[in-house]
Amino acid sequence: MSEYLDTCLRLARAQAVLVKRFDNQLGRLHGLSFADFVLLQQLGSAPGGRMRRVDLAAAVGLTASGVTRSLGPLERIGLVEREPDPRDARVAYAALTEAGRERLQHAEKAAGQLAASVLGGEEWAPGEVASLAGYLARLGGTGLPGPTA
Amino acid sequence: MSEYLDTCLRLARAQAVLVKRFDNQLGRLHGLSFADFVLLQQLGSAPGGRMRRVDLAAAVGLTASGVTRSLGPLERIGLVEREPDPRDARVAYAALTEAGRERLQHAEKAAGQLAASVLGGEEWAPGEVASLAGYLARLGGTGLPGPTA
DNA sequence: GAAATTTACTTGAGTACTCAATGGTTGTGG
DNA sequence: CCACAACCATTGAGTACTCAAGTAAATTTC
Repeated sequence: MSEYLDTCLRLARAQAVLVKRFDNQLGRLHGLSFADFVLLQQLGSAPGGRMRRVDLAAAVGLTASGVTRSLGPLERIGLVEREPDPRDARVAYAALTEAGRERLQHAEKAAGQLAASVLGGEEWAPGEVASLAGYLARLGGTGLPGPTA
Repeated sequence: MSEYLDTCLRLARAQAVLVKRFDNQLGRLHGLSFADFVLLQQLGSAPGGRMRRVDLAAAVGLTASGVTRSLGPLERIGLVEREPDPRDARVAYAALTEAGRERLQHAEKAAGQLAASVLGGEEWAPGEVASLAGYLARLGGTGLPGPTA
């Protein structure tokens, strides 16, 4: 039982360490937080670079309120824009702008490199990262947007 | 490269899912957040149930400011108390009170059960949880306080 | 066709931190 | 012995959310 709790604590702590590294790197190079990056990436993978805010919330694990709070700054700096639904006034879309697309591209490169530096070292035997990904999936960890693993 | 980033995203997401479950369970049963629990547990494992606040910060991965912010409410509800250092006025100790010890005991039981329900199911083959713990340690995930794994 | 219900989103208030600045204390070096 | 450096902790302000309440719109039910 103690092993399970230990593992949960490790997960929480490993995440904090990892997200801080992403925040630092993405913040310094691209003015984005990790959370910003996740949102932009989700939009970048959506058809036409756009999706309903309610769907975006579900996709990234935030509440609708959280999506409103998170998209506000991104809209202000022009990386995302809000589009109405032509038929349903309740619905709004979040759409990546051209500037957002470009920023995302650069951020993805930086994030990919950081991820590679974290998980691509010699201390990881072949298959271990895939195993880790599988375990995390089991715990509710969705990964890159797109066809599910 | 994409596999590495995918795994990082999974880690972030899995943690959010996990911590939310702990927050809900511990919050409902014991009026504690997961972060509260982590602090109390760290103190519970320290000699005499007490440690310097600067050391507590390091142990749980918070800044000194974060420890101040987090211990405030716990001090107010009497689970933790602040003690001065007899010789060094710069230093303050955080110490578990008797009420804190009791609350921690109950919370540990609940947390252990939740951890077991998350990681103790049939979908985890023998050794997989230990592997996961090892991978998380590699990523900076410290676990239960006490002798390092 | 209108009332009730559901859906989508925002907003006020709150939580859980970090950052930077600040102040007090102790230790070190000349 | 004093100036400077380092250590410890707090606080104001900020970030990144959630929760609950509220509003508007669409759908469902009778």
